[in-house]
Amino acid sequence: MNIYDIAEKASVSIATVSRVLNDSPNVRTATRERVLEVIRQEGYTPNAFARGLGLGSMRMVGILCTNVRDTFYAEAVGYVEEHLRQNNLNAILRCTGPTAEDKKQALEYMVQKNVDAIVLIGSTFREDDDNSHIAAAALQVPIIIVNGHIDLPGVYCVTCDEKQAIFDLVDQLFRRHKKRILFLHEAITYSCQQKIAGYREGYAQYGESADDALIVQVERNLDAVNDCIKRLLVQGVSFDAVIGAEDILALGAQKALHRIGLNMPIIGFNNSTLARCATPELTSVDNGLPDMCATALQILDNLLDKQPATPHIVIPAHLIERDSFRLN
Amino acid sequence: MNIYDIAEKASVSIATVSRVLNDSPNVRTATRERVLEVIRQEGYTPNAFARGLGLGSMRMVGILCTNVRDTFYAEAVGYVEEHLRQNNLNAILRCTGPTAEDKKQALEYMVQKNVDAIVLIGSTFREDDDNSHIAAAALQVPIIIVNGHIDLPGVYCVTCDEKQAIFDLVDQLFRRHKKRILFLHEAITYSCQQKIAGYREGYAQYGESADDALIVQVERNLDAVNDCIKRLLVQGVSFDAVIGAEDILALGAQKALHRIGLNMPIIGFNNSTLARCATPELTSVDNGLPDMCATALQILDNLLDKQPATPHIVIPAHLIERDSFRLN
DNA sequence: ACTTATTTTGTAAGGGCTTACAGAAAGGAG
DNA sequence: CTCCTTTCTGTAAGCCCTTACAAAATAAGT
Repeated sequence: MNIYDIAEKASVSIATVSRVLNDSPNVRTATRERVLEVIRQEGYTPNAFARGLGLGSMRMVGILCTNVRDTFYAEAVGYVEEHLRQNNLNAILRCTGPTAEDKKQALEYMVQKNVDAIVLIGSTFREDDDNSHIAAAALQVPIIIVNGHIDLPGVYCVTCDEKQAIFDLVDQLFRRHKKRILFLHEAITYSCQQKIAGYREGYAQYGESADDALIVQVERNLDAVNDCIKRLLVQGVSFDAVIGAEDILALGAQKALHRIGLNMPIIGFNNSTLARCATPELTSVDNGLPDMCATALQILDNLLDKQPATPHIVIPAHLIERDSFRLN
Repeated sequence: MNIYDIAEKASVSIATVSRVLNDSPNVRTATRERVLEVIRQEGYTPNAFARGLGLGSMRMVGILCTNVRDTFYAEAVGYVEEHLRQNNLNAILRCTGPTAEDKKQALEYMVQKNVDAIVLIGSTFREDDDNSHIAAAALQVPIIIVNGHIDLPGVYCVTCDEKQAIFDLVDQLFRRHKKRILFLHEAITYSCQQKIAGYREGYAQYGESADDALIVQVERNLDAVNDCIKRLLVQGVSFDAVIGAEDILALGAQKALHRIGLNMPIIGFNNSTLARCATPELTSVDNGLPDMCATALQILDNLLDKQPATPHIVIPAHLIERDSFRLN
């Protein structure tokens, strides 16, 4: 069943059927109704590929993220997918794994699939990496990065002010005379660079310099964090507060310290479901993910309409205080 | 840049270029090399839509789920996406919302997009619903349901034995003289029907019939569960154990009861990250999601190869005992 | 060397849709 | 009842690729 069949049954030409299909105003109402009726009767659906070929677009947007299983990404993917759905766009999902090489392949892949745009969630790219392939991809298709930043034409970024957030946090802790703040993070991403910068500046503000031994990289799972905390204590690295670059890290620390019997302020990042699920509930920096996504999607809409868009927008972050902070 | 350009530059016909592109064996090695060289030099990529049109497939598989933001779905989507990626298939993601109508639309949409197959995660369909649209969709495209069941030709299902799992659980609780087991669930899905059936059978086994007042529907968030538990206690509904149809419900109950100062065995379902993140760690029924997904994806592969597949496979579930069970 | 079998290549016909352009119908003005 | 606009419809030429079939080139057999 194709457009010719419909045209014949409705006694019109295929051009008219096509016009009806594409909501062209140049069709007499009576004709349109007749065609629509035939379409309905026959249960006809235009072939998506042929349509894509003719129009040069299948209304697809690629969503790239490191790992959907992670709540943070899942949440973001959820927002993006929802928006796309409401705007009659298809979401092509592709997880990339952590390495830049993975991301590069994923980008190329998406470009080849003729997507209309690419939304990259939580870029692991760093400013100083070799980003030439991204530049190449961005030439073909607009790229929007949520919670990551690369300064390239055709790449639009929305980040939250992680640096400021951590800076403020360090400040608050200093006022409470907590000066040895353990900072746990998973990997060196743009996001993480920002956080560490904020951490260091927080110390610098008080004329002190951060102790590198307190900036610790650890895998994002409870057991790894537990081992890490124990190891640090055995090694005699002392600290009187913990910031986790992500909630799961903070939660792991909270559990580990609780087991040992130590109490101190613990703060996570992302304000994910986990934060509220923890006992005691975890204080966490809210990165305004809904805002970031909404902003990114606004940019997406603009770009799809061939309108200009701001290359980099920064969303404020704010601390959500809960028991893990108040009580210690 | 299209296949004609490449053909010309390589001094061959477009048919030959196409053959090279499609790894046809009927190309002399020398010719193939020459063509590949030109392709490389020109950075040519075949147009995905034209290819789709010609081949009748763009190697796309639709993933339908209620809500990716939910860990359970996110996890499943992660498995499916990973497999698709490794098999050079595109994942088109679409969340559907909870209602059957939503799912119906999503299915139609996917079919229209000419996907090669549809993977449905956690079907909210029930056996007794009107499933005619699914039947229609399944006629066009194979449908694989992970953790849900509909008995229709063209629909392949993988479920875990939730009924048995809950039955066993009730049995264990009875042996511990816990006979008033609160069962919290979110919605009436196939999965939930099974669980409730297991619950009732567990009681029946001891010649008792379950108290309907103990089977309570509640929204899947901590606050809702908290309110629910409080309300039940105020209403004088007594219970001495809690089963949550999903971990978040069990966790909510655990927190609520903890706040009130009550202790009792609490068991969740799905054995999600949440279970281990809870304090005390939550006992949970592991639904073997990795197994379910692996099985479903095996079926998918078969179907894509036009091979036959088993219409319904059941994976065993097993209890993961943690503190929330042991200590009470 | 010559015929036959086999491999390699090319030609051309789709696949189903969009859309520029031309032509027909309808509406308005005189 | 013409003539000119304006609106609607149809024809035909793409969009870019795949593939059946025919033709050419090569290999094998005697």
